[in-house]
Amino acid sequence: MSGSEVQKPPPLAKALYRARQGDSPCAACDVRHLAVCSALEESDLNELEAILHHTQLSAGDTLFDEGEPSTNVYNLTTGCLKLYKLLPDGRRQVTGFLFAGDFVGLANRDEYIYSAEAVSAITLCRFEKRKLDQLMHDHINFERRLLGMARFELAEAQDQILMLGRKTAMERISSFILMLSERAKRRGDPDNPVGLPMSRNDIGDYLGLTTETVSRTITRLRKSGTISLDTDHKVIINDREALVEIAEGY
Amino acid sequence: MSGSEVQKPPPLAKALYRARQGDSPCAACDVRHLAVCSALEESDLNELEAILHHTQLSAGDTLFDEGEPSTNVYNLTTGCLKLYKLLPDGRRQVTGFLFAGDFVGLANRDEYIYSAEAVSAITLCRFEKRKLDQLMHDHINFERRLLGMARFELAEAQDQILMLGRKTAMERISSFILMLSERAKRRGDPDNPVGLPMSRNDIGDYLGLTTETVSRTITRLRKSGTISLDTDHKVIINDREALVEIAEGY
DNA sequence: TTTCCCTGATGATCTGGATCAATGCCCGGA
DNA sequence: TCCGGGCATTGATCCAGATCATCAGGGAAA
Repeated sequence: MSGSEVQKPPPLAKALYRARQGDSPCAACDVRHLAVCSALEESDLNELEAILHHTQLSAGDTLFDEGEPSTNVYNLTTGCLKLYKLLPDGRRQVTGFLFAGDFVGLANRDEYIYSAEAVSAITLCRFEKRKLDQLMHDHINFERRLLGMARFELAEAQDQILMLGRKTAMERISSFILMLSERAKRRGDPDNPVGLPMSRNDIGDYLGLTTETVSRTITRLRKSGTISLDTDHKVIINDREALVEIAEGY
Repeated sequence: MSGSEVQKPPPLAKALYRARQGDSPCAACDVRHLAVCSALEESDLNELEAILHHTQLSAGDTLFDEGEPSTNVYNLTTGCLKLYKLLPDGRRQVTGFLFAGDFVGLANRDEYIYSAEAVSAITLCRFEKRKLDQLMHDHINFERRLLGMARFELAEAQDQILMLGRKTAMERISSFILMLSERAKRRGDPDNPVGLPMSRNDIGDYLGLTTETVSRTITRLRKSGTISLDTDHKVIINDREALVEIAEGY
């Protein structure tokens, strides 16, 4: 792991700039409205800041491995992180891709139940679980927010299960592109040329397919005109209606 | 739906019997220690009882359908219930089997995100979500219990995703039998001749396989001596070690 | 008792996606 | 500038599990 840990001042230039204006780092955070942190009043943010450490990792760095004691939870502030599980013979299942504002660690108990690796360069806020639990105890809204997030993730997991159990390769790829597009929109990023920061191999391990099948299927979508490939890992959705129809299984 | 709704007195003869002894129905409930209800002190159980309705359904009855407004949540007290999602062309994915003590409705928002159908005859406690939310608000422990359950289910969903994405038919069937065994044990039922109340078709739709593959794979496990089939939908695990090795993918 | 229906088991064949293999491209380091 | 390694694409072949088809058992109704 080559990621360095930066204390207090957040690595985001913009946040730093705003912080110098007089606001606290958390109050200036670009993704606070997306994250758990939105559960706290501005006046309570200093409590959060007191227990948080800013961290950054480069693409390919490991944040933690499945089976390690889960002493920390994280909030992703920039970049893309992947979560995955391995079978003894090396088969891999990527269980999720996380983006700015996403929370890491809801599902874990005493040990991490998956490994986490940076897809791109990322920045995160790290919390010691023990301290966050304490803070949560005093702020019931924080706990409620966490329950809301857990319920949301549970609903998303059901969709993922349907996809893996019953959808074809073409339906999976279409669903995947649409999901990335919708999530980008939700966090305020452009939803049409949609970023695909992860490799074909990562996509395959997320969708239960091989890289070859991912590649061939994307080619088919491209040749049919439904999507186009931009440079720099971006997909242009030319016909969203068609993509939705395919994804839903019509 | 042919299930009848019974007010107040629980349909369980045993619970009724105990209730007559002077305890409240909830205090006498066989599965309270497994259910959300364990979050409340005995002294607060009357608040729960005030908003709960006992319900029963026959095998094959529908509890609710995907897309309906989710006005109720439920706690299963006896029997087996399956949750499933459909694709437009009729492909079905069973996302979960629920047993005594399990809670129905954590993942739902305004609408049910899956349909629920009784696998065997079942009994449940029904709560109006609106009223339960109110009660929750006053009993922080209830909310904490729900968060704990959501986190647990999230972890289980990860396993299901790994299974659907990367395991072979043989590994899926083995994992499935072991899961049922472990859950039976957790709720205090015998874990070795393990009950398999659902049809081969339901199992297939849960594991992302066809009935034929389920049937053939179970036959292979039986012929290898790892398991035996008892009458009355029961499986005898002869070699748990072997089954675990297969399930884990060694 | 016979008939019907539903579920599960099993055989024969087919196919979507896996596997194996080769090539091209881009980027970074010498 | 050239070389090497990683990633994506594409082609050829294979196979696990799907699909199609048949049959056996067992319970319910007549």
